[in-house]
Amino acid sequence: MDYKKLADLLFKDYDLTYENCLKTFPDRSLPKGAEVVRIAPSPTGYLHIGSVYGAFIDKLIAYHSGGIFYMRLEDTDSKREVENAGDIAYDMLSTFGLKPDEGYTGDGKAQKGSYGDYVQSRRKKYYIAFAKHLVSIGRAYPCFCKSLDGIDEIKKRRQEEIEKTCDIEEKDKCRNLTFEQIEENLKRGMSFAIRLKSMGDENKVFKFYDEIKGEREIRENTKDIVLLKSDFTPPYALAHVVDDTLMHTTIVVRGEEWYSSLASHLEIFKALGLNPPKYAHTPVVCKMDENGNKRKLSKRKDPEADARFFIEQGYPIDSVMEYLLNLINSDYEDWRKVNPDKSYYDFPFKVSKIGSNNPIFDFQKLNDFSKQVISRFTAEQIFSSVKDWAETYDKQFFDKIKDKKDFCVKLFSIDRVNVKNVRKDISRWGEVYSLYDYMFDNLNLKTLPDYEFDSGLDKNLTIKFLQEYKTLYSSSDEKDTWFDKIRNLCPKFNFASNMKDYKKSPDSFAGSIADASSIIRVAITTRKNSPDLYYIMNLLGQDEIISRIDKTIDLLSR
RNA sequence: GGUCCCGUGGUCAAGCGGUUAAGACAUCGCCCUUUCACGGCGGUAACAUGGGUUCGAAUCCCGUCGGGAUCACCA
Repeated sequence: MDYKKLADLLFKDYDLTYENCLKTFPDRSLPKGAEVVRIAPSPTGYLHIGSVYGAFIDKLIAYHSGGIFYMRLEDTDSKREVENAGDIAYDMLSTFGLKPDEGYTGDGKAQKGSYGDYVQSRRKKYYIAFAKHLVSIGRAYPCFCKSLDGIDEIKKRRQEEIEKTCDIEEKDKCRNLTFEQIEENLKRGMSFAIRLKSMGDENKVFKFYDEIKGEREIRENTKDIVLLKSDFTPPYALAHVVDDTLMHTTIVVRGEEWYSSLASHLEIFKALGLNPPKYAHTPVVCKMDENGNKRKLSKRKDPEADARFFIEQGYPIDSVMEYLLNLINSDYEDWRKVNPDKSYYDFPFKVSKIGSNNPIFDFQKLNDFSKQVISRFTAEQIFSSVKDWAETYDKQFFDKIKDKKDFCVKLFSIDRVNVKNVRKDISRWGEVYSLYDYMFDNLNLKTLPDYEFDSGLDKNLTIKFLQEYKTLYSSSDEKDTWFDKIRNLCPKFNFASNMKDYKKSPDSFAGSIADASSIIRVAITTRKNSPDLYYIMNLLGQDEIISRIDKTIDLLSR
């Protein structure tokens, strides 16, 4: 068959040639070793935390090699497209500190760089030119079959084929159509897709090097995959080959779910006589489900799959990034310990150090990273971060703190400023209120039905202790005086006034100075856990302290 | 079902033929201490399984089991 003639017949309205495409986008003149990487999200609603993970790897590669990190919007599936999703993705990337150097820049039309357009729906001519070239060299052909309609139909058919115990092969009927048959179909106005004419042998393998997985053997591709849908937009495979060729991507970082279609991508490159980029197939971030099984983070079931979740929860960006970086290169935390003040971009990251196990997202570990990140914040930084967060995610809390900067800074300085070891109690801004509510509410908590005073001690003893202590407390006392008053009160209630005595013979005491402190703490803060009590009481002021003690006595006396 | 990927403590993980099998989170205990916390010290806890190869296997090979991915005119 005269393939050249076939190509012209099929694409008579399209003049752009494959050769011209290549000429239009010459090599980037970059220093040796500089990598060109890309993040290519599809605009389907929100940015997956896995994309942040992948984009971070991209950014790290570009940063360490002095290369370029660009963003391309993969919007060829108009059915799934969600409005503004591209902008959302760009904004999210930016808030995570992963702003691309080149490409899509957010507000629809705007782009940066000379290898565009960076939106696939506007690159149709290139895909067609490549497909046409493939037809003209006999490596692609038109397919007139009707496509399956929707995911349900596909699943149904797959189930049928599985039951028949046979592999689903796209040995296409249209592969051997004659020129005349094709011409006839065209005359009848039939629409067609373009398929790759695969030349692979399913019994043959070839060697392949993956930057993460290392050296592998891959089975040759035998699938006549679709290169151009009947509306002449490309599915992922062709779009990937065309765009990453024309934009001169040097290393493709993508999730492991792509690994099984790799052979078909490589066959397209080969058919075109092109060198493929390097590939790094990353593990997929998973979670433990109810049955104790690992599974990919899913958009439907798992709120944490959405990158916005972490912002809503009030995790500092750095906390998320450091946690992710530790997943990427697990020796990160050791490095961080030795380099507490450096930027994580200084960490000697290596693609080859990425493990190939799918990690389970561990919130405890994230929280630990986050506590450490926040422990490096100043009191002012904590205040402004909490305020900014609350303004959009917790309006009520925002109203409580917005005009109380001095108060808050003092509060966040307790156990944080001028101390040897910084208190690490906050892991995200969203929990600040629940940790410190007693500082912002005028303690009507004790009148709430579900509030129960619990110092772990006898009620009457507690009441008597508080009655006595109330008469002694003065907010003008120095810390030593304040403490001595509590200590001096101890013998009267048979509390040990130091822990050593108490430990020697706990049975001979009703409690210890620790219990005495605990009574006061719970009365003031309603909980057994708070920063340095002296400063807390001081901040609250004489009247509030007396009032809270009164309320507690009242409550306990009922 | 076919193909591919992956199995080291509860979780993340070092390990690359000879290790007392690191470290971190979590957990437990002790110390410090006016509580909680922070910090320090220590403990519990792992090579999925069965066969090989080898003087020697977590490490190499094969089988089994378990988990995951993929098999669209979706990305």
